Amino acid sequence: MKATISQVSRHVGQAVTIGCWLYNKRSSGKIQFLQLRDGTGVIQGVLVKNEVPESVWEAANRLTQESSLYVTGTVREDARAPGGYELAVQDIRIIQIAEPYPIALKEHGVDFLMDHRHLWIRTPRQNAILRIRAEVFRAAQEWLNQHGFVRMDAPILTPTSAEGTTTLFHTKYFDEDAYLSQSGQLYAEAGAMALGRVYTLGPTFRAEKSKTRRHLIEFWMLEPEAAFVEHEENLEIQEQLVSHIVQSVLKNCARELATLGRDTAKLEKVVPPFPRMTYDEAIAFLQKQGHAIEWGEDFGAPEETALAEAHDKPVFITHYPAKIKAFYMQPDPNRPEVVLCADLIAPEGYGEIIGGSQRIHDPELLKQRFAEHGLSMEAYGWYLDLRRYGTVPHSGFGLGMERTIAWICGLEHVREAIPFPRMLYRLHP
RNA sequence: UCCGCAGUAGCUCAACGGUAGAGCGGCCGGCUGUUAACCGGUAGGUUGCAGGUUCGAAUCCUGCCUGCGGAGCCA
Repeated sequence: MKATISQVSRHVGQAVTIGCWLYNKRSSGKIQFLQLRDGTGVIQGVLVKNEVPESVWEAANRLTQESSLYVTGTVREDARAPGGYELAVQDIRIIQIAEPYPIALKEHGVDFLMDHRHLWIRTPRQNAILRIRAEVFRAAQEWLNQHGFVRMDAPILTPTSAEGTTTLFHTKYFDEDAYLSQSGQLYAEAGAMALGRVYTLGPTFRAEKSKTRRHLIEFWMLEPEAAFVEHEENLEIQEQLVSHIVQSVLKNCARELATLGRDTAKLEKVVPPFPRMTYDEAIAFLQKQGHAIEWGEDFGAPEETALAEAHDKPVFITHYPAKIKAFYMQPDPNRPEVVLCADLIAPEGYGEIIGGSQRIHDPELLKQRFAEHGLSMEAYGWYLDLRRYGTVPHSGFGLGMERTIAWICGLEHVREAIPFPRMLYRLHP
């Protein structure tokens, strides 16, 4: 009977066959312990020399780290085995004897591991992170689907920049210039006018020479956008979505979080409502702490961390000065020098995981912003059309998936939160 | 782009002006309950590259390359 290691507890006393790789082997003269992994988990296979045919014993002897095989054995509970269950091996069918494996069962440097990322992901820790990543994507879409959001993805090849601030990856589109998308937001706004509530989910590209633990060149962003949603409701959507993601991981990935040694008490606190601070309050708070920051300046990493450390949940910073935010953000009607926006800063120093805002829906004001920012009508005319034909108040936000995953997993660097990270000076593998 | 740190065996590191070493991994052998098992043996090096100082350079100096940590920018 075929089985996976994760389901082995259902087969106690039965003989099962598992397709697997040898993760590690410990042997004495007459007993061998095979640590076997199949992607779903690890189980220990046990062979006693005088209890198995000579050919099976010899086959086990030949196995090297990461050799592939089908193993057949009887499942039994044993407290001495890692995982609590072990396999009394009866038969081994070798698929391949692996060449000497580069990743040893000991510490390695980051550079070496990144060069071998295609093999590194086989280790339990990376396996746990990738499973949590999948759960984050699943849970986010689950919540959005349950709340009327329709997935509507944006193009990756685009003719222009969404915000005009960050450096874009340039490429050719036959005879035209094209750029890799740095945001799906403008397209999501078009979608919201068509479908009411939409979200885009896909890779985005920033050709920034950023070299910190929070940056990737290629990263995944989830960008919900909703018609008839104004600033306050936008924040409620965000805190519910983020809470649902965190609680889903706690519920469905307990084993993976344990593998990572994550302090789950900190994650359990992540439920609505999240604290809110205005930009004004944040500046006052930081100045009181001795940070050299003036009204009108954006926060740097030390300021973000200080704001995060003052709270044990993600915190919204709202109402930034218009001049340090994107052109499409709706001014506060009571205070036009600030905009109806919010950044969500994750706890524990993981930085900004969401940037969002209510969008300008008045065509005349948007035209004025185009002029102020030097945006051409050729490139952005279609975006203005959204305001010419039945404009409505609407809001949206972008959630950085890798930063969210890094925070939930407690990683030191976002590079482990994506299967094959693209970073400054690293394109391979 | 700027600031700081580092490149020595497949990997992790030591040697810091005087013969280049250890552990792990590999290979050979031993061990009946191992938990990154353990024990013995063995192979494995143009010390990132180029120049300079010196009787002598892995070690000191200069330049370059590569990586790491941080900043700015951002999610």
